[in-house]
Parts: sequence; structure tokens; C-alpha cells
Amino acid sequence: MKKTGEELKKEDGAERSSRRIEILQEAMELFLDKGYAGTSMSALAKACGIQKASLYHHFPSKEALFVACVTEGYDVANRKLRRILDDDSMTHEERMRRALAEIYRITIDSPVGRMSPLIAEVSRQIPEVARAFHDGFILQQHEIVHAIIDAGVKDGVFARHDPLGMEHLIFGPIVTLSISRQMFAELDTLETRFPVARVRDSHCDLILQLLRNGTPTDRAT
Amino acid sequence: MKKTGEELKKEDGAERSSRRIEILQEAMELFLDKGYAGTSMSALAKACGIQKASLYHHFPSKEALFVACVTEGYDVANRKLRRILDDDSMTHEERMRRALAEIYRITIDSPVGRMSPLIAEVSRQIPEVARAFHDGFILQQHEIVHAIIDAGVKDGVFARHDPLGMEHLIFGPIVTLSISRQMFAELDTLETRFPVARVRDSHCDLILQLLRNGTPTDRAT
DNA sequence: AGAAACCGACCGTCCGTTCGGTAGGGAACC
DNA sequence: GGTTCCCTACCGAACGGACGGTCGGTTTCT
Repeated sequence: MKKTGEELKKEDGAERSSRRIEILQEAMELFLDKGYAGTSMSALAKACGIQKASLYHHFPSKEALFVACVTEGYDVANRKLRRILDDDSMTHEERMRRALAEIYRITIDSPVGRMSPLIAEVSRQIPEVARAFHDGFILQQHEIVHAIIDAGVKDGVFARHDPLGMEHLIFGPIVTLSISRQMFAELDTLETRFPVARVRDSHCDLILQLLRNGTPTDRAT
Repeated sequence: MKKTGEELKKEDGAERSSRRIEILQEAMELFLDKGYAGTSMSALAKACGIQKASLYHHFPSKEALFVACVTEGYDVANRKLRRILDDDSMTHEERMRRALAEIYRITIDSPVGRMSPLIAEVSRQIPEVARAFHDGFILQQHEIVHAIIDAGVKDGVFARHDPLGMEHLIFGPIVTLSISRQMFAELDTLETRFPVARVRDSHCDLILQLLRNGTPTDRAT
């Protein structure tokens, strides 16, 4: 292959190789299940029903394949969440509840949300993945939630709190719940100690209690 | 052959091979830095200044070595936290603040606390590690915090909330902050978006605000 | 025909682990 | 005291396997 100048066909508009997408989906499943190091190219090839060498016709390396897995996918993940933000037919409180429920769903049920441990595993080896995950997925969620809260504050419905503190108070329990449920999946007390519905509802109540009845701590900004 | 001044005291029972401990400490450092799969026995041997084969005189396998790393160490991690619980010379609020600060310190600064991503990486491969980490480290912290809150509730100082919700509201942000700071260590916005002191203080304020001014959500059990 | 997709076989490397053997310090026996 | 024996710690070298990746050739599609 003396012709190194592979023409970047990232915009082949008409047809995105279906095989490529199939590989990505299969890879995502395996990565989430076995981790990055635990997923071999041979195993991925077998899962796709093709030969290992064929993988390298679609991706130049395992690392590139993983990066593609991470970067191609979450552009749609937060779409529903953004729709909630733009929906004016709800009260501020109702919108907040819906948004929180959606974030729980994304973070715990969707492949993208469950990727946190995976990113943590490879973040030192492939730092760009961490940045992409943060900027493209996490940051967006944070901004949407801030926007929802700000709207409520502006209308005098929500009390004003330290934005950074609220951000961590909202996302911390969700992310930790998602990771805990993965790392303690074998525990027989999983559903007792880390039940999604109960934690979600209770969390939501407590957050809204804070947003409702104010008495802001006047921490100087 | 290096012969340091310290001599092995062959005492009954108290004799724990110093080399063994040295290996464990070096291993913990490497595991935290490079991950489980990313830490090879050769690298560990080199870090200890011995041959790879010698490691196998102290531990039967890499897996056993890792288990030892995880299980031998956190028996002392929560000691200070337990002392705060038993200290009667503080108000309930002050004790809560001190406990939270200590949990932040343990989770973010101590090796044991920083192990969460590591446990997540190997939890499927070595499930016993996840159980040991949960029962021996996490569960203890949760119980101490519950005890502190219960004491305040009993004295009428703290409002009663759903214990599970409060547990996640307290530990979620801390764990997520610790993991985020590790996985986004390369981000130039790390200290802006994940600053320990600010998040800790803000978090503490919000939690205490909830504990103070009540209005319990009578969620039927 | 020509390009893209695919394949079987193979390469070099690294990993966890094992093996046979050595050094040395006690304890036991003479 | 000297010799023998044993046990623990250690080491150099190698093994078998798995891994990511490559090569040359074949099939498939248009």
C-alpha cells in the first residue's frame, strides 16, 4: 500500500458502510461488557461473523475503533433531554422532574451513559476520549440542567444556589449510581442498596425541595 | 545484594515479610496509576528492584496480588471517620461537616478512595474484589454517616429524610468528583469544573440546609 | 475491468507463569 | 567447631499462549 493518502471519506453522504456500523455496535456491546483491554479484535471479529483482518479495512487500529465508538453515538443521546428544555408547556418543577428522569434513563440504561467506567479505564492511554466524552456528552447535560434551573430562578420559582454545587448534587448521585450498579452487579444486595426507581424519586424530591424553599447560603461568588 | 540496616525480627505472629509489604505498596501505586491490565508483573518487579519470578514466591498470581492489595489496606482508612462519629464534644452540625470533610479527604486523596475506577475495571473478572471493597470500605462509611444523621434526628436537630436518598445525595457527588478528577485529569478545565474545595463546601452547605429546615416529603414506604 | 470488501495465514511482541537452580542463614548432629 | 541438612528468598531463562497488526491473494459488487 504505497498510497498512504487515504481520502477522508467521512462525508460519503449517500452510503455509510452498513458493515462499519455493525462493527461499531458490536464493539460497543463488547467494550461495555468486557472493558477495553478485555475485548480482543479476534473476539470482535467473531462477534461480527467476519475475519479479524477485515476489521482493519474499516478501522486502522483498535484504538481508532474505540475512539469512533465513543465519538459517534452520543450526538443523539441528549436529544430528548434538549427537547424537554425547549418544551414550554410545563411548569419549571415539572420540567425539572422530567429532565432528571431522562438523565437517569440515559445514564443508567443507554450505552453512552454506561460508558463512564470504560472511559476511566482508557483515559490515561487515550486522553482524547476523555475530552470527547466530557465535551460532547457530559458538558451538554450540565448546560441543559443549568438552563432549566436558570429559567426557574428568573421566574422566581426556584431559589438561587451555587451552580457548581447544584450541578454536582444533581449529577453526582446519578453517575455514582450507574457506576455502582455496574461494579457491584454481582452483589445480592444490589437492588436493595442501589435501586434505580427509589433513588431517582428520592433524589428528585430532595433536589426540588432545595430549589423550592430557598434560604440561600450566601456564599460569596 | 543490598543489606540494609534493618534486621528481620523473627517474632511469633508479628512477623510479616517486609518484602511482601514493599511489593504491595509498589503494586498499589502502579495499579492506581496504570490500571490492572496496564500493570505488568515485569514492571512491578522492576519497580521493586527484584526479578519477576521472585514475585511468585510471595503471591501465587497477579490476581491474588491484586486481591491482597485491595483487601489489606482499608481496615485503617475509615478509622478517623469513626473517631468523628464517637466524638461527643461537637454539635450535630459540626460533626456532620467534619465527617463530610473527612470523607472527601479519604475518597479523593487516599489510595483506597481512589481505587473505585480500578475496582470497576476488574469487577467482572474478579467479583470478590467488588464485594470486599463494598463491604469493607463503602458500607462502613455509609453506616457511619447514617449514625451521625440518626443522632441528629433523635435530638430533633436534623429533619428526617429518606435515608437511601440522603445516602446517595451525600456520597454520589463525592465519588463522582473523585472519579471525574481521575478520568479528566488531562483537561485544562479540571480545576474549574471539578475543584475539590469549592464543591466540598458547597455540597456541605446544601446537605446541611436539607438537614436543617425539613419539610419532609412523606413518601410512603 | 476495477475497486472495495474480505479472508487465511502469519509475524513480532508482550504477558503471566513455570522451572531448575543458587545463596545464605539457622538448627541439628557429630 | 565443623559438617550436613533444610528452608526461605531469590534469580536467569524459557514456555505457551494471546494479542494487535500485516501481507498477498481471492471474492463480490458495480
